[in-house]
Amino acid sequence: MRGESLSGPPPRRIGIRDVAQRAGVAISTVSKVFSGKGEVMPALRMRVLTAAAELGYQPNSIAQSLRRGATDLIGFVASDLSDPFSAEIVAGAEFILRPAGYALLVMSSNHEPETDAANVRYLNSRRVDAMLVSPSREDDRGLLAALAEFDGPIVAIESEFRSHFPVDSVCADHRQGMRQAVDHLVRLGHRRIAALTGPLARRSGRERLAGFLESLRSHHCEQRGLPISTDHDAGAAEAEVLRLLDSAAPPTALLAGGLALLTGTLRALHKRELAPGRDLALIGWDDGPLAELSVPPIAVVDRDPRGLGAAAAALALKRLGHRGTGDGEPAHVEVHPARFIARASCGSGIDHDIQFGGLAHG
Amino acid sequence: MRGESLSGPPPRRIGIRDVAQRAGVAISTVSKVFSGKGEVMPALRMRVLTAAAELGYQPNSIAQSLRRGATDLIGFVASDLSDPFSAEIVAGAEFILRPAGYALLVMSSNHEPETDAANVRYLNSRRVDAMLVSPSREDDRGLLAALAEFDGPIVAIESEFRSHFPVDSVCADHRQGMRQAVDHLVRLGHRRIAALTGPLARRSGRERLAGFLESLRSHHCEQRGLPISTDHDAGAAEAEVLRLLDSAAPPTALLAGGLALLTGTLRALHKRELAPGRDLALIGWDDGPLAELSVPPIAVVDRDPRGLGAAAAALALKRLGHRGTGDGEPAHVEVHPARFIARASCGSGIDHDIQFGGLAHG
DNA sequence: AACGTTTCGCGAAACGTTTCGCGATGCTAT
DNA sequence: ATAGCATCGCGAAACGTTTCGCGAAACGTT
Repeated sequence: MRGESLSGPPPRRIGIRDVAQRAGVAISTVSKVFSGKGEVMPALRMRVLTAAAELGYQPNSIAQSLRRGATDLIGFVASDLSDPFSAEIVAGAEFILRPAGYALLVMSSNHEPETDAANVRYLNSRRVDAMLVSPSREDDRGLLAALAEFDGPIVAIESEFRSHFPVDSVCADHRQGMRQAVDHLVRLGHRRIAALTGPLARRSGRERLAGFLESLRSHHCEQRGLPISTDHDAGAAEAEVLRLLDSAAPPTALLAGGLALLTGTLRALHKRELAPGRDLALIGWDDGPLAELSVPPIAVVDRDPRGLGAAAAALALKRLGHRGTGDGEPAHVEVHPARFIARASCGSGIDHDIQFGGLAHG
Repeated sequence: MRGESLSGPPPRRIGIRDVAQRAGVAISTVSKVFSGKGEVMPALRMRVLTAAAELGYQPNSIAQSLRRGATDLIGFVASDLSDPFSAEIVAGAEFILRPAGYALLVMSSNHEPETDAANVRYLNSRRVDAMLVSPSREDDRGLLAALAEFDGPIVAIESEFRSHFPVDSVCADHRQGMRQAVDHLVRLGHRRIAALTGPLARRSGRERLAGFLESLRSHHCEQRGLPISTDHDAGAAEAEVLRLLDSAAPPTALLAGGLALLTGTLRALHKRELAPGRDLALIGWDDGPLAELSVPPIAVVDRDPRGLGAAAAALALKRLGHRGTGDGEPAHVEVHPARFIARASCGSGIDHDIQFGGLAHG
C-alpha cells in the first residue's frame, strides 16, 4: 500500500531468494519455475508458486535484463510524435509488441536531425533490443553514424537506408498513390499541377516526386508540372502555396503530401478565398476527419499508418527471433499500398465546366 | 560496424573493467569519473576519459539501474495513444523528461479499462521510476489496485484519483471553458442546448457536465439543457447526435467535448445536411486543423495538451527529487486554463436572425 | 544384483555497475 | 621532525537474476 511513513529497517523489496527460502528450495529452482525453462516436478513447482504468491513476488526485470543481455525494450525514433500520423504508427507498433512482451521507448526529435541522432545514441546506451526509426532526414551523417553503432535490428518506417547499410524498411507506395492522383487530375483536364512532395530527404518525398513525374510524363505534360519540396511544416506549405497562387500562371490543381502540408495549403486557400473543387482541384494525403469532413470533402491518397507500425514491429520481432543483426535474410523494403480516394475537392473537370477558367489560364 | 559475420570468441561488449585496465586504474575510479560523484585528480580523470574514448566505452545503463535502484524510466499509460490529443501530451512530457535524463515507456489501452490496469502492472514490474496516467476510466477497481501497488510518484492527467489515494493531477479547466461556451450560446439566444460531455468516469467529463449545468442554472434555463454522456468515440457521438436531431424538439446548439465527439457530430450533421452556423450552433473541443479550417470555422474550447504533458512530467520529476512516495507535500490538482474561442459555427444569434428557425421550435 | 541412463534439484559463478570503508600519500602546523 | 589531517585511489561487497555443471536419486535393462 502507498504512503506508509513508518520508519524502520528499509523493507527491501522481496526477491527470488525470499521465495526460495519460504518454499524451502534453491534459488535456481525458483528461477526455473518462473522462466519456465527447465523441468521441475509439479509438487515443487506448486510449493514455489504458492510461496511466491503469498509474498507477492514479482521478478525484477532489471536484473533479468542484466543477466539475459536483453531488455525487451524497443526504441522508437520519430521526427514528431505529436503528428497524428506518427501517433498511429506508434499505436500500431505497440499493438504488436506488447503481446510479444516488449515495451516501446519513444523519442521525438522535433524535426531536428541532430536530435534524431542523439536519440538513437541514447536508445543504444539504454540497450534497447531493436529500433524503429522514422527520422527527420535519412541522410544525416550523425544519424547514420549513430545507427551504424547499434548492433540490433533496425527497421525504417517511411524511409530507407539500404544505400548505406542493410536495414529493413516499411513504406507506403507513395509513387503509385501519386500516379493515381495525378492521372485522375489529368483526366479531369488539369495540366498545370503543383505537388508539395515534402522533404526529398525522406523516401516518401522522393517517391511522391517520382510518381508525379512519371504520371505527367506518361501524359506528355511534364513541362507543366510544378514539383515543390518543402519541410514537413504547415507554415512552409502555406507560404509556398501563396506564392504559387499569386504567380503569373497559378496551378489549377494542388497536391499536398501530408497532413501538415494539407493544413498549410488550406490556410493559403482560405486567405485567397479560393474553394477546393470550385476554384481549383485539391488532393491531400492521409485520410482523417479534416479531409473527410471538409466541405467539399477532400480527395486524398490514403495509407495505413497503423498497419505500417504493426508491420515494422513484426519485422523487428522476426529479426530478433533469428537472433542476428542482419545475418539471416538480406534487408528488404516492404511496400504497403496507398490508395487514392476521389472526392469532390477535385471538382468535376476543367473541360466540361468553366469553373476553373478564372485561374486556369491566368 | 554492423554486419560482421566472422565467427570467433564472442566479443563481449566493453565494460568499465576494460576501461579501468587500459587506464591502469581501479574500476571504482572509472565509475567515479563517469558518475561525477567523488573527487578525482584531473590527470587521472583525463587518463580514464581518453581510455574510455579510445575503447568507445558506453556505460551499461541496465547495470546502473540494477545497482542504483532507479531506472530513469517514466511510464505513460493512456487510453488511446493514436488520439492526437494524447500524442501531444506525450510530446509535451517527453520535452521535459528527456533533458532530465529520463525516457518514456508508453502503453495504450485502446479504451479497455482492464488493459489500463494491466499496463500499470506491467510498468510496475519494469520498475519505472514514476507513472503518468490518463486512463480510460478513473474508477476501475483493477486500475486502482494496480496503482496502489506501485510505490513511485503517480501523476494523473485529465483525471483524478484523490478520492482514493493521494495522487497529483494535472487538468484543464473544462468547467470554466464549458461555462464560457454555454454563456456565449445563451447570449446568442439559444436555450435548447445539447452537450456531449464524454464519459463521466473521467474528471474532464464530470467538469464539463458541472460547467454546463452551472451556466444553464445561472441563466435559469437548466431544464432545457440536454447533457449527454457517451464513450469517447466518434460512432457513439454520431448516433447520439442523430437521435437528437431526429427528436421532437431538437437542440439549437451542440457542444462536443473532444475531437472524436466533434468528428461524430459533424458526420451526423452532414448526414442530415445541416450546416453549423446556419442551421444550428456548434462548439467543439480542442483546436486544430479540423476546427480551424472547417467552413465555417468551428468555435472551440481549447486547452494546451503539450502544456499538460509538460506539467505532469515536471510534477513527477519534483516528486522524484524529493525521493518520496507521497510523503512531501500533499497531492494536489493543478488546473490549467481552457479558453473559449468564438467562431462562425455559432452563427450570429437566434434572436436576430431566422436562420435557426427551422429547428429551433421543431 | 550390478550397471547405465535419465530426471531434477542444488550451489556457485557470472552480468556490469555503484558504494563503502580502508589505507597510502602529501600537506600544514607546532 | 613528527603528529595530525585532508585528499583520493583501491578492493570488495553488493544489486537480483540466469545458467552451467555436478551429483543424488529413481528407473529400466540384462
